[in-house]
Amino acid sequence: MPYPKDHKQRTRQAIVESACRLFRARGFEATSIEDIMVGCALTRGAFYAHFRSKAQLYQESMGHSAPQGDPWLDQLLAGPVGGEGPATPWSFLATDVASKQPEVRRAYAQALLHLREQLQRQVDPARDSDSAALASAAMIVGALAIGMSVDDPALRDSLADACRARARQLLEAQPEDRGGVEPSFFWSVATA
Amino acid sequence: MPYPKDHKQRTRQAIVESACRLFRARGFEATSIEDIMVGCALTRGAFYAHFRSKAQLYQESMGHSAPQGDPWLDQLLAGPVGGEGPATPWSFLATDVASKQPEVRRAYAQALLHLREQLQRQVDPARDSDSAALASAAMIVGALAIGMSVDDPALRDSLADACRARARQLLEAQPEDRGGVEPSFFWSVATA
DNA sequence: GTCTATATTGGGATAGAC
DNA sequence: GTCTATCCCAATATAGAC
Repeated sequence: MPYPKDHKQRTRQAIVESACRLFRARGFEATSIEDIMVGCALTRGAFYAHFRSKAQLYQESMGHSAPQGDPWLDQLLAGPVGGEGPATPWSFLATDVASKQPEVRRAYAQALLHLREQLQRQVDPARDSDSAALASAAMIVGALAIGMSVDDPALRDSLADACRARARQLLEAQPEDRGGVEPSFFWSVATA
Repeated sequence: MPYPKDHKQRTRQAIVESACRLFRARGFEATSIEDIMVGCALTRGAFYAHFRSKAQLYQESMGHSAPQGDPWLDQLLAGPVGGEGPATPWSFLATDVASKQPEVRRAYAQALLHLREQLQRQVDPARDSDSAALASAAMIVGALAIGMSVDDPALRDSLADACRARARQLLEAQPEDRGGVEPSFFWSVATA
């Protein structure tokens, strides 16, 4: 028995990580199984020992990159948009919300509902938290999508900075106490 | 000569309109030439009498749907997001910013730069107009993208309403004169 | 200019050796 | 479990009749 016990689990994990990288960078359609397997030094044939289909891998990759713990907001738009920051389900390309394959479309749609809920929890419930959550979700997804198409690094940084600031405004600033509000701890960490 | 003089121009136009409809609804990859031609009651074969490739048609469709005249902002997010409103280049799916085909990617990226410039012109230049323009561009693109994945019509309307209001806020409200500001004429028309 | 029929490519998925 | 080789289908693009 030439393989250690956990070998299959490790290669499976390697496939998922390679897939996350490529799905974020290119989206579902533009990423081939060949690409994914080359990305972890294997061949096409080996893929189906681990997954039934590319769509199944996509769902799993979304789940895998779900942020853990409370300060998940730190990760959103941290680092330059479209850059090498940690993967979150929403940084998977907006490309895939309209995929032909229902499994893919549903996986993305579900992640969006989840994002909305989490954002909603950050807003003062006394106010119009739903509106703020929806608008900031749209801004976050849009920023990640646009960021991919921008070649100029300076412009990408401007975009990230602008959206970070404005999303923060939407989520926490009240119409009344606007101005000198301390940035919430959600945004204060690791925004370099 | 069984065809009138302008026959070719008219069918070409019909192809572009069918393509606009489908590119908006499904994106570039998920739309086949077959689909496009069926949409204007023709067959695959006829396509290449008008266009060299699907990518070329995409570029042309983007240009075709560029809003004309000054009150272009009326059209943005007018009607329910993801609905049947008039086509603008940015309502083409964010899908396509990461297309494998460089022509497609560039066409979308260029439209985005254009959107940014137009938004920038709407903001008071004395303030941080660049930040507001970038953030609202991201929100608009994100809203259009998310809207596609939402099945619930009520939620789609909420999304559209929220983003309309917040984008308007970003574009015109000053930190000082916030509150009772009259909606600008850009947004006052045809927002039903 | 538009049709039907076909060549060709890319990529998802399978078969069988090792 | 992973490999190579192959099947298969969808979709772009072309050829030639009308």
